[in-house]
Amino acid sequence: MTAIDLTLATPACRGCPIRHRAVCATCEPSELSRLEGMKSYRSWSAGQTIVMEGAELDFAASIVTGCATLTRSMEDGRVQMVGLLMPSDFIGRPGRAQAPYEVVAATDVTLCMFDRLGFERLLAETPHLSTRLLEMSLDEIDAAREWMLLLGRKTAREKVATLLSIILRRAATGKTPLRAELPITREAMASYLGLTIETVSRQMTLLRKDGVISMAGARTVLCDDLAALMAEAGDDADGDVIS
Amino acid sequence: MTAIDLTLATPACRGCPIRHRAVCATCEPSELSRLEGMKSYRSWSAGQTIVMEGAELDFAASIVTGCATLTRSMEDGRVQMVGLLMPSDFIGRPGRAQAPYEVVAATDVTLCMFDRLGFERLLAETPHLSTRLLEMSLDEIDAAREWMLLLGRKTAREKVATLLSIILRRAATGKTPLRAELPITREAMASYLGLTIETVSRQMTLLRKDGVISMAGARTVLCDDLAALMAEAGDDADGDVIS
DNA sequence: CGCTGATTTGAATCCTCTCAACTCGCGTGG
DNA sequence: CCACGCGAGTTGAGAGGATTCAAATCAGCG
Repeated sequence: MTAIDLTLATPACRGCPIRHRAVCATCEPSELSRLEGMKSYRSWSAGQTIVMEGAELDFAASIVTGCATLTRSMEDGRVQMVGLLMPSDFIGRPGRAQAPYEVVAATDVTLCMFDRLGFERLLAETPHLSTRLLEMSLDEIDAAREWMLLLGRKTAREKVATLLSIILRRAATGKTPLRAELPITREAMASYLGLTIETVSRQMTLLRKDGVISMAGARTVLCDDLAALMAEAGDDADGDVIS
Repeated sequence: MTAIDLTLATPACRGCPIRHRAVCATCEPSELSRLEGMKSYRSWSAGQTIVMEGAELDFAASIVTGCATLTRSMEDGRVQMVGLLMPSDFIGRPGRAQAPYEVVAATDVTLCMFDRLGFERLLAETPHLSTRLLEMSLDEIDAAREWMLLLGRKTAREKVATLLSIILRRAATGKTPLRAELPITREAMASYLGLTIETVSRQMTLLRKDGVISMAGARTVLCDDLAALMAEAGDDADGDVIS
């Protein structure tokens, strides 16, 4: 939680951990070298605000490492998470200078950043880039709609089970029991799920007592039977969109 | 509610009511003439299913007239609306053949349809088209996130007030009192808001008794004071995204 | 060791849902 | 003409799930 901004030496795209998943995934060497000239790395530590709600947004960026949250809030302080950004996810809205959401680093985060106008120009001239961004945006829409089903219709228990199954599947290594470090606090989980912290905590306790999951400390989840967890989540085991 | 499919004579793009708002908005005459050769109109009457959840989706389309709903459902029958499509909105997901949602005509609907593969080919060759689709997709993401805030954090009263204000603003003619015919049933309203029919009905009664709105029959809403309605909706009066 | 923030647990309240009955508008047919 | 059925919408009573407020416990760290 120390409030230190780091401007790192910016490494080459070759060897970048998100090279084949981010917005630049389908770029050719010549296109990549143009990006190379524009980009700069910057890091935030967990808890820091990257962009304030309503503030001017003069860059576009990809998440290289770490995890950030997108939230919208109401005047009286109620907050809803509307995006959970993981490595390779894109931040920014070509054609708009204002950020409609707050972006906060959930863990330590490193972004690969581009000047907004420069990026927009490049986007207009590089079909590989705009096609990829369209593809990512369509995935984002699917994910948002899945999320809407969760927020609108699932019970607290199903919500918590859904989030845990998402995190466990993303961290899956093939070994059982599945094991994952929760990248977010209970508060962020509650914000994701449209619940209160207390309800999240209670449901995790119940899932544990019912033998669906187990925990090693407050931040590490274990699960022997992902199918059972997904049944608790109210999803059919295969009907999930990978995003 | 009569179950009649109509295949209409397909009019020219020139003079199309959604010519300047749909995915084709920025196409030039030459591009338009290619679209012209591919398109065909088709109509559904209110209540009919246009695409079943999980079914093959072999077309892309724009809504020309009417209103359609996108819904996702759970195995036990719970249903959440995840999209409310109005004229100029786009249906289809380039690059994917399966429909993850059910599409139903809320009112009588006419679509301007394209063969999916032909449309994808055209999309790849026509930057005007893909840029416009990207723009529309980004708007869609913003709308979905606004909707997530509603589903996750708003009270029943705020939810209903929000939906009514959206409908009234869309139908606005400048004259007061604002007046709009509700294009959807109470059931669809409930599905949109993540509530039950009964709760929607009760909240509308309360808003009426509190003088925020009035009604002419069950399907026509009137409102003298949009600012008051939007205050009930929990939004700041100007912080809304136009989509 | 003791502080601070994060998490868990408890008790009471409140909001929304469930189940049920009732009203309304409308077209059908005796 | 009116009874009838039907679907949409409204209203009521009671139950239940999530929240609120409060206190206790835990974990990490100087």
